[in-house]
Amino acid sequence: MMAKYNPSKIEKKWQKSWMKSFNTKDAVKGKENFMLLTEFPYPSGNLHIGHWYAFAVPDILSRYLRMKGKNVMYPIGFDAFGLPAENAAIKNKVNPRKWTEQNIAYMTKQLQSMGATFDWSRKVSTIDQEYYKWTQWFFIQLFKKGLAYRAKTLVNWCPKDKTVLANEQVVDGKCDRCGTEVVQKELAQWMLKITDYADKLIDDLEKLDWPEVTKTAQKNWVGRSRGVEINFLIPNSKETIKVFTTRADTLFGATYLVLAPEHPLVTRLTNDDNLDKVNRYIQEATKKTELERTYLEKEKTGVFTGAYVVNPVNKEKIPVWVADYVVGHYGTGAVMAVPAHDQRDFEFAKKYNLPVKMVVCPNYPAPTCPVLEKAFTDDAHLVDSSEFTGMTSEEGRNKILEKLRKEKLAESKVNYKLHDWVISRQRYWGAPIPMIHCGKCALRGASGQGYQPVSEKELPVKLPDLEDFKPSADGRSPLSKDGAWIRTKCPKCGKDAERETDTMDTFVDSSWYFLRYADPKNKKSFADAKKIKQWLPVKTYIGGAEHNTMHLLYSRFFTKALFDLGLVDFDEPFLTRRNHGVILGPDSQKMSKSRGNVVDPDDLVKKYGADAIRMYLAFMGPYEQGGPWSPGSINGVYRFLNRVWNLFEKPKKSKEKEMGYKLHSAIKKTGEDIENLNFNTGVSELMKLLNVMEKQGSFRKDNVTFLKLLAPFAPHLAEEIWREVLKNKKSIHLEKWPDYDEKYLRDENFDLIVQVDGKFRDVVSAPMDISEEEAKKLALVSEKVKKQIGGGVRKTVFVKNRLINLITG
RNA sequence: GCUCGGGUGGUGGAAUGGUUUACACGCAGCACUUAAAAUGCUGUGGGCGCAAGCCCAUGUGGGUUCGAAUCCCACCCCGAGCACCA
Repeated sequence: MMAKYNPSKIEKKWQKSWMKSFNTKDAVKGKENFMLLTEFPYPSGNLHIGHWYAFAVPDILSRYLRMKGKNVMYPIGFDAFGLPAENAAIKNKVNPRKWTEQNIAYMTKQLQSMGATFDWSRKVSTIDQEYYKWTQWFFIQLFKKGLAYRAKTLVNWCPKDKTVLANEQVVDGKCDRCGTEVVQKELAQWMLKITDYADKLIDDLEKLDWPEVTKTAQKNWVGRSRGVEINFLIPNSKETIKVFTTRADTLFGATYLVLAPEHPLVTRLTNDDNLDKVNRYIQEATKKTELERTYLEKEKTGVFTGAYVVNPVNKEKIPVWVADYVVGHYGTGAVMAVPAHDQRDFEFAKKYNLPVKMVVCPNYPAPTCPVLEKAFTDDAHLVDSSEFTGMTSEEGRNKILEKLRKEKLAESKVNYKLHDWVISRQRYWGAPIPMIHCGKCALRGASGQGYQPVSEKELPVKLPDLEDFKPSADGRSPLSKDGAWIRTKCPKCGKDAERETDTMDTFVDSSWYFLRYADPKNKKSFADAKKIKQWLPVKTYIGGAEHNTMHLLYSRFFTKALFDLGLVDFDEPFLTRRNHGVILGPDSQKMSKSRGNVVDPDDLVKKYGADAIRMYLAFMGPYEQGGPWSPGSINGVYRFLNRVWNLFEKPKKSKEKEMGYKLHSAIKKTGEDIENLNFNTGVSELMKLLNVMEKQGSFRKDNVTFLKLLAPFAPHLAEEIWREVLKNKKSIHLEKWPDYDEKYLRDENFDLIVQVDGKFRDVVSAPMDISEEEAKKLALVSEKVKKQIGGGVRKTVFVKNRLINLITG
């Protein structure tokens, strides 16, 4: 036994001895299974302090749950395909597989230095053939069900990464990986039909214990909007222009109609006099990037087509304009413009001198409506609306729809902002999309535009080793360079055919990895049905808020699709979700090499040991908040651990009674704090307890209880003392979490707060459960209180075992 | 613009109707030391005061209450998400 706390000596030893201790059995009699999931890391090369926050802090919960008798699985894996690894590989001029595998090996070592209870026997890596085989298999199942399809659409293209991005990966018009401005490109791409699940993705949020921010983010992202689709009539034609509106009550106020520049009817409607002008406008508008059109452009522009359409409700003729403030890909790409009741239409009408007609009035039934300086967008009563005049907006919407529906001129309609998920990537480092294109079958009009899924027996479609795996600017995947790999036979007709050369978005890989943890080595299926039942859905999932509208949405979609395919028997993957914050540099800025504010966990391990880092990260503030790394504050935790060491090294026997109340309330509070992820107050509870034990001395029995409370936070130190000082044979991490005894939770005395006229004046010790009368007597003994009471006490307010308030006035 | 968080000492934070500032960091003083580090002890929101003590303070202004950091209303500021989505 060393006389001094020396973490670097003890930590390695126990990490070694724990090596296989946390490999989880699928079932343990009498124990409930509990999968505690954290987001598996990208093998970027080096662990940073944020990884410790993401993995070592939840490990406190993992260890605690085990002590509470649960069969806990705390799995780990690597999300190893994708751009970051590939770009790094290009930069370092090595093969991505070699690069990634080296990183995994190194990061595995680093992860082991946390002293976390990972089950390494279940390690999953998305680049393993036995893993991506099932990613491909899932794709084929989705394809068969009509949930994966190929289509030519306008997609987001990153010129720097030279690949397509999903909408979720475009932030403020820029690529979320490299920050390059994204351009629109028309390409044929594989998509997943996430829009089929739009309603469920919103409605099922209700049954989840998730942070409100995440739920709202997902609701906004899906963007459900209920309204009406109305047909405006084109004179002398059977065709109509459909518009979508949520405000059918303002239909009488429509004074013009606007088409998006992309709208298919634009050129046909435009009359010859205006054709040049309109064509020029369209050219200008479509040249702009999405960013310019939506974000920077505030001033609205547009041109008149010369055409008119008829408002179906009052047969009024209104002009048709083209303007790029209407977006082509939402609703019908056409809107009825009601300047009086929509701010955008109002601005446009003012600029081009179009009429503003007020049909919803806040003054109803007064005869005059206010003169508008901006659009009036609230609900009120309808005016100037024929038989609908006088109705509330709500009523008006219903009645107008009812009338037009009878004439087949309108129907109710729900629109979503959500788009289908584009999963094709024109990059090398991903799972190949397991499809084969056959020219012969295509000619015969076979399914999927001539694409056939690879026979399931032939999975995985292996990613070939390529000398030159760099992306090309023309939008063709690097895989297209490997002629031998591409050439294959059509699984349907047996003739020569070609493989799909795009790879899958890595978010497909990570949409199902948690399922694989249940049965990571299965060769016959993605996981055995029984094992899935034993472990899933995931009980608690802890990760970063940046995945709110990406990974978390995709995984929910995937799970719902698998549920409908009968592959799993639950339709939500994660029952409880908690977000963690971000650790910033000491300068409160995001950590980055260029800023030079990166905190290296390996250095910290050398200096303070893993226990101090874990505990400081837990202590620094609310877990969902994160915050700047404070290089000085970790000293406080390190000192605390030294004092724990000394508690056993140089015990100070208690001369007083044993620590009933203080100890038992700490057992209760610490446990509750861990369960609620309030790690910071959990740590402070232990600090308070140690302060008391040092001050008054303590019995060995109480010290041992304290050590068990500390074990999840500082596992190495607790183990060292438990085994080497207290000479126990088995690990402290197999011990039961101490029970608290209700009878100790009530102290004999409590601090009675005495207020006079609501102001705190004194605090006196009083026996538990005393009556109001007794409390008043006690209160009046205090000199401080007496001084404040001039003319006597008129009435008292008494809160049992807490306070008495004497009111004089 | 809309939606969701948040604003408490020199700092990180605690307290979600009842002692504001727990627990820590930092700082100051003292002890130990030739000295320093480490450690231990004491003090530490602001103002006035020799002191006892009194007054003030949880972004700002109002309200509810015996009592408000906490609940309600308005406003200011910071962060996050969505955004010409009709």
